Amino acid sequence: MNDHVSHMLNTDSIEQKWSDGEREIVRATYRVMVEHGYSNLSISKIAGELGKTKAAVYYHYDSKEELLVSFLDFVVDWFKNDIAEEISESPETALNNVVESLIPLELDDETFHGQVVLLELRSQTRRSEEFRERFTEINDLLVGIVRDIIERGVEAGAFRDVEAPRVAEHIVATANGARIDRVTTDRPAAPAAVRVSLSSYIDSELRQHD
Amino acid sequence: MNDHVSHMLNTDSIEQKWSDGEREIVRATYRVMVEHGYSNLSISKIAGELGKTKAAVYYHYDSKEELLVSFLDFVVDWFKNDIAEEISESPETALNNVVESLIPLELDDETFHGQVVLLELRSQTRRSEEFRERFTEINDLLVGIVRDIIERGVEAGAFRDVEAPRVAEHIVATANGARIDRVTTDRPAAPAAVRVSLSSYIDSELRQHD
DNA sequence: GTCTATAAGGTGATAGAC
DNA sequence: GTCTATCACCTTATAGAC
Repeated sequence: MNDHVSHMLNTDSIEQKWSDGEREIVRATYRVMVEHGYSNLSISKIAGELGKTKAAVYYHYDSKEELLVSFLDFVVDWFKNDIAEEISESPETALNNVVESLIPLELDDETFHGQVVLLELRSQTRRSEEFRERFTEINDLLVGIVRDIIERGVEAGAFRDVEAPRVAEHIVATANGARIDRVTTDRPAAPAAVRVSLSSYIDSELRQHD
Repeated sequence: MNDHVSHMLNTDSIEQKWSDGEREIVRATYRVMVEHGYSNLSISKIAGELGKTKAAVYYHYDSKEELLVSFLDFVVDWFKNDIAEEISESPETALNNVVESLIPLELDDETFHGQVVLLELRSQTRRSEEFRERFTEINDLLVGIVRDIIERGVEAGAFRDVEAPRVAEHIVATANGARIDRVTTDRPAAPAAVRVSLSSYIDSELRQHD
């Protein structure tokens, strides 16, 4: 979660902008989650992180649930901006960049804890339809980016004429599996192994060999 | 979570067997989790499910944490029995069976909720080293099974001479990613797409073509 | 082994003053 | 917008009787 919540992809970025108060609360929420985990998140802790009281939080949000959905909206937006950076390159390097950023070789502590928090939230999908919608959107976005890169490569003649949607689902599923493995187990060699195997899969499946 | 906790793989199965009381509590814990989710699990609910009181639970376990770790030990044992069934077949069909059981085409409600519960627990890895150890063991087991199948196939000449550990990591990561996608999003077509792509990957990467 | 009763504390949320 | 004060509720966990 970084700081460039500056420009949006869509034009509807102006209407649904959040108020300063909401933005501060969501940022504080994220910091509390990184430190204590989602399951130990409370309105009191958020208020403490803000330097205000619980009632101040409840002025902006009617319930904890509403706050959490708002938090997920921030995540989706951040996601849109973050992965949009990759797609300007050529298909080959774009796909490479995506794989590298989805399965990084190392993770600093804060990113690590951020990933765990997102997994905790993802596991709360039974809580509400709104939760489910947000994570559906995130996965759709990710698969869409990869699919577009592949289709672009096929059109340009750089990739073989594969079924882009299927291969995209495969790549994203593999990356997600590797990412979750990393943050929930002590298997330090696993992510790199997956990345190597995934790269070689991409190479043999997509690259034009004469 | 089914009923055949009958025979164990290892010989140390006799010593660390659980008492009847513990077994009943863990089973009740599982039922409560399937119904209410891990994050709404409480000792009161477990006791209610048992038809006893909280104090009866605390007679068997000193803390909720200890109960949860014990629950995970049951999961690991169940896992050992469950996946051990696949490995008796020939390498080709064994690998096929593993993929099919890791990415099933349909899930009944209870299995679905059980998967979500396991994901919730997995996301609690920051809670303790003991949690982390259990999920490390589960992933190691899974990768080990797949690796063994591949190595067996390579020795028998059925598979090409690939790096079994790497390919095994790839397959398991993909399957895990697909499984988590399924239970946390509304993307009904995704699991089948991953399964098809994964199968074709296995076919082109492993199968001996002359 | 299981019970009742209780302690001590955190939780989400609200009312009303400023 | 933010505060204090409070509510009703649920939680983990223990003491002591049976």
